Amino acid sequence: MGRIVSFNRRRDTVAYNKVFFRSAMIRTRVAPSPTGDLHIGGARTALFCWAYAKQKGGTFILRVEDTDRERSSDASVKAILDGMQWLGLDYEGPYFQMQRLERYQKAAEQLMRDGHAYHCYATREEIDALREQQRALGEKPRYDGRWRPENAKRQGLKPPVGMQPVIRFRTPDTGEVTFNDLVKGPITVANAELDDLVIMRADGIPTYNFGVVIDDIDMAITHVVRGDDHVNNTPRQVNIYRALGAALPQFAHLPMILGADGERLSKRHGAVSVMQYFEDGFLPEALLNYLARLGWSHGNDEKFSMQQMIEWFSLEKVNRSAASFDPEKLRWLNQQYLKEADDARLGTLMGSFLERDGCDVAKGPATDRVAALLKERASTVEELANAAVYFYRAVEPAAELRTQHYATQAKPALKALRDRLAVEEWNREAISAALKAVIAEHKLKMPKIAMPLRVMVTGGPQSPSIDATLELIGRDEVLSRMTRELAAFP
RNA sequence: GUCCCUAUCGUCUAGAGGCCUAGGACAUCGCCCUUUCACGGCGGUAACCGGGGUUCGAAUCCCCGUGGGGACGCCA
Repeated sequence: MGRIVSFNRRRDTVAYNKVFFRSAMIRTRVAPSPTGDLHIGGARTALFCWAYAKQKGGTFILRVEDTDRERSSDASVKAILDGMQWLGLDYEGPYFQMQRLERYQKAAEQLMRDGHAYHCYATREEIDALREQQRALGEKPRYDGRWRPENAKRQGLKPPVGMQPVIRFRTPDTGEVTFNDLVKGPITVANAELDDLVIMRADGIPTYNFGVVIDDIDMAITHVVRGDDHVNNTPRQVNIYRALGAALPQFAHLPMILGADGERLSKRHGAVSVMQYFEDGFLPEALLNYLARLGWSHGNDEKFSMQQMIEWFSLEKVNRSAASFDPEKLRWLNQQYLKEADDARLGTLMGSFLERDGCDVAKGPATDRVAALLKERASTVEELANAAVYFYRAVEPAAELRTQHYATQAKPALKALRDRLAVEEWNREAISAALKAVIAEHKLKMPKIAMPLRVMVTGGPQSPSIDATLELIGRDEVLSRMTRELAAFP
């Protein structure tokens, strides 16, 4: 897993450029801001970037964009790293923008020298008022360039004493920006639609659109793959690349992930944090597989490994429109992976859920055997654990279940069965044979005895095959539960 | 409001002008299997947003509408 390193610009840029020119190395990155957990959308972006880099033998980088000092937190950094680790997406880094402040300062100074940027002393209140006015007129709110050197001079604006200015990028007044998006095709925006954006705050911390460009240049990112909420930022960024005289990377904008209601995915749609899926008992390979199919496909393939995804992935096959997150389909996929998951692994996972639920797993049957028995009928590890409780703790049947299943005619048969089980060999075959012998003797159909027995020992009407269930619960427990419940018969 | 993007079953999608009587998956419904619940098997319902072009031929290309999403921050 990546360690935390600072990014030495001069040395590393040179190194990267060498590598770049030698082997046309593909370099992708994911750039989350540490203002919360790694969420579903971020994870999907990371997955696509990762798969693309892997396929090309390139490098996938994690860069933490922590320039929002108000909202960034170490806890979020950790949460993002945890999410990446759980998913198994390995990366170079992480790098942190806050460790590269000097570099942004230098780059901003260069833009100022070249006439591509200037100090702006407008107050927030002033700008807010301007925007409000423009909105009222039905115009697109934008900065009016009042502190552009020539405008300030013409209007006799003087820098207020003692005020630290922000630095704004001077967007070209005319012309347009066109870039060829690898998933959406050519996108053109007129510069007249753009305004002079702030690139450096008064305190010397860069804003997003600036930091991202400088870093992508320095880290020699060849493919900027990100959510399509950034499409509108791209022309601004392209202008900055040009002003810096830097080569453009390729851009690829992935469609958004929406909630079931077609609205942008948010907390009220349920789990949006990747780690929540861990907590809820999902397997990382299932989540990854599901995410892969959201906005991308390989023919009709639904279930595939990450190895296959790496082989198959292609930006051209990424869809152009937003997709809704469907928890039901994720559950189905998770079930598919659960069925073939290693029993020991599942047992361990299930065990931690059970322990949390107050069961002493060590005192019950081996968790891998229980998991093996139950895994076909669970969609998540949590469900698996819930279904396994009666192996580790006697569960009392609900009163309605007793009245429904405890028929008087079955009582003698169940007593006979109990006596038999007390002396039988203890394995599934012997238990099954005992069961069959008893129903034959008492002229009963299997369900007549299997159902009450199931309720007696498991506390519920559903379980795997009753012989296998009894075997794992163990003779002593089975006999004592039967004896206790026999007393509840009419 | 302005700009950008987008549009196939309820949902995820296949579809690169004739292979489309539009295929698969989830969900849903029915049947089978069965010792309950699942798993599994078989089958059904269900879609090319609308209107104009282009073409011998359009789900596929173009235009206009409409719907949806995004952006318009000293957030990222």
